[in-house]
Amino acid sequence: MPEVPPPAPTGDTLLKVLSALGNPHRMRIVAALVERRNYVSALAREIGMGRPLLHMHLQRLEAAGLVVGTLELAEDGKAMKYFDVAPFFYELTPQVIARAAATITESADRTEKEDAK
Amino acid sequence: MPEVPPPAPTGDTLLKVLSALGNPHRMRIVAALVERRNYVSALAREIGMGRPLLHMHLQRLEAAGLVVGTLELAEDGKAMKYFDVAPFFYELTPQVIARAAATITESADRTEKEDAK
DNA sequence: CGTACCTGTCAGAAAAGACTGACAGGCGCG
DNA sequence: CGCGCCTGTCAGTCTTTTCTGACAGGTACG
Repeated sequence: MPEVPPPAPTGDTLLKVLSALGNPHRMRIVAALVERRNYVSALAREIGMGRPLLHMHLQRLEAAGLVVGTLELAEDGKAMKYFDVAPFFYELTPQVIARAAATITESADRTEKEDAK
Repeated sequence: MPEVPPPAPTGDTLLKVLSALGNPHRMRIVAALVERRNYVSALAREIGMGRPLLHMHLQRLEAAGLVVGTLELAEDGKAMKYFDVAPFFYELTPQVIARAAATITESADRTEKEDAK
């Protein structure tokens, strides 16, 4: 199969990824999931964190496309949400940043103020 | 000369880099400096940002080793601080994150509260 | 000597993010 | 049917960032 060209992520995407990974807890979460996939409650116990909090972090990671959550039914009928790490790959160089910065269409920038005049 | 082995940044370092880059303004700052080196005041005007604020962002970027500031004396004797982007390169994969997470010795974790008891 | 440009820092307000406890529901087992 | 374990969410707090205005210092020019 042919080579994959160097990825050029959008500013939006890259921003999400970087801010998601730029956090000790989230880094540990990813690390824990690399070892083995797990469901929310168990993972919370493993890394000593409240469920609501972990839920928020996982949500952030998933929004960045770094992990994937799947709701699976166990044999006994219990619904558990398993999380796996997504096979991501990003290169961080000044040029990549420059290109990404040019494509920041973000709404995070201006939270809808008025710039009339 | 020999090949450079895949870099394995410490959790501490990677954390700084990611949180530094995970910000729209800082991304644009890097992008602007890729185009051409510049000094603080001019850069502030260029991207429309207050000097104190820009100063803070540059400080953060420099702390992460992404840009380098040099205080230079202009011909007319004025002191101006020029900033250049540092030639950085980071690979972001689940494995890299996992390895980095293991080396988080951070003080960012607990901001030195009291856990005496 | 007042003006213009450069540098930096500090206190305090505003916004964003992280965190907690309580509550909702669902299913199976003794 | 109460208990245990699973899922999720919401309101409220607390901490961290982000941002602004004002200040202080320096050199050069008219």
